[in-house]
Amino acid sequence: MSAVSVGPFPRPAVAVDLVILTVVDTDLKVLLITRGLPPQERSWALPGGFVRVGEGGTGGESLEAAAARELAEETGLGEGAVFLEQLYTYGAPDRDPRGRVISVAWYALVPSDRVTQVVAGSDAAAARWFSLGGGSLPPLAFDHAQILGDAVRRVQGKIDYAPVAFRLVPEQFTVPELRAVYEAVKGTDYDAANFRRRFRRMVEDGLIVPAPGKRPAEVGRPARVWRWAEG
Amino acid sequence: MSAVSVGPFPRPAVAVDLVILTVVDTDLKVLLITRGLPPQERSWALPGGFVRVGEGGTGGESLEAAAARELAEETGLGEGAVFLEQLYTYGAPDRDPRGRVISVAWYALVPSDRVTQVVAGSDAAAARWFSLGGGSLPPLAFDHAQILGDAVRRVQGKIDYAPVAFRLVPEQFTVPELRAVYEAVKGTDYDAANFRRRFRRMVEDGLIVPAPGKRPAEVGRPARVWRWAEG
DNA sequence: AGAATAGTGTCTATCAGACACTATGCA
DNA sequence: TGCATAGTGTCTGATAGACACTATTCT
Repeated sequence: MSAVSVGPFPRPAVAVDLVILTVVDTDLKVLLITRGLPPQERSWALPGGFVRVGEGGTGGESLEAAAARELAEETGLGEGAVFLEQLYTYGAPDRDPRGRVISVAWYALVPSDRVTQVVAGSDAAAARWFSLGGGSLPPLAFDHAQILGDAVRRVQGKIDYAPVAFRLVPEQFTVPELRAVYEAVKGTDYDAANFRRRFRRMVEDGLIVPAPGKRPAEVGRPARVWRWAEG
Repeated sequence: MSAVSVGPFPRPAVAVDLVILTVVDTDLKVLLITRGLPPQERSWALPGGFVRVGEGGTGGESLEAAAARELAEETGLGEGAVFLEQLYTYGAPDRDPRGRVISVAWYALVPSDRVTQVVAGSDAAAARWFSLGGGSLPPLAFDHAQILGDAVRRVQGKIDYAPVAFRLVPEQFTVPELRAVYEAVKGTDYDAANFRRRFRRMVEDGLIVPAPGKRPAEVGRPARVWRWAEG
């Protein structure tokens, strides 16, 4: 009775799609998979899947749990290891040729030192990191190009006022590494001296603390190592 | 066949809920309705309704169309008359006792001079504007208190960098009226002189143009009238 | 010593907060 | 003339951009 009381109207399918981002060297990258099934078989797409709902239309997993589950299946990265935040919900009636599919999109930020273990743990037929910018992205299935663009704009905006850059570097990082993340995300160069000043204020505010050791450089003077102070 | 190919899995119901905000005098207000049906009959709630999906699980209205439709039904305000933007999607498995209901929440900003026509056009049994702050809000149904809080925080953040304040004042407005909107939204006072300086820069950038006439004040010196330059 | 990168100091323009001040309309 | 509100000018401290400079490591 309880499930029936929301009415006998037709219901859409509800999916989650993931924009999984990282920065390697000076490049912002996104993890894409090749679809193994129709429709749009063999075209590149964002990883995702349907939200699990209990029999009778009650219970099941939360949206965040569905996103975290897909993320773990796709990357092998466990809960809490990466930043995961809801982006936007896409529901145009014709966005999926199979019928009415509403997609709750999420974006994830993967630290650069975990990128190597990601593709290995993937259970997709094929998963690959693609650089954004430079026009090297393949055509994407459904409305995934739109979703990807929205995710990138969200991170670009958020990096200026929220501590998201730290989710893209290893736990221990140097100032030039952090600056490279900003430059990759925003697509512009930052003056090294001015960036350091902003960074120094974060140190003074206790947001960042020194970590032991220095980073041996391939060439030039080694950099000091730092660590984000919060959990 | 096409609708079936997304699988025979149980599907959630999908709804839209609306946080309809306005500023009257110095108060930020939200439009709430009393639920005419169980569950939580007679408790106050955000206006909302289910997204219409075609028979066979294809087609139907977009999420934005569903939100705009509910807004029009609830307030009598036509398309494009008010600012409407997606907020967040709520999907905890137990958020609705009737079963699995995923809600795509939107928020709307109603200009203060349209507030009077709003309640008249409502088709709800009872609809009322409630002031936020001052603790005068009634308990809300489901997770609507959470949604309302998220909406207010979104507007508070967005007013600093996006032209949303102009969606809360009449087409023609004075600087003190605009300042009152900022103060109501942010919950803090603004120095009148410094606010004017920010405002003057927007005039210099062509974002705001003078409108004819002055606003006759009840008391004191009348204020000049301005108009937002865009669409 | 020289090359390469890490890190510092400083000048300047811009902007926000604080606040003293002037202008206008009305009783 | 006095009151209430609209609107201006200016001082100060914080911050971002530009850029010249010093420091450390390796070959």
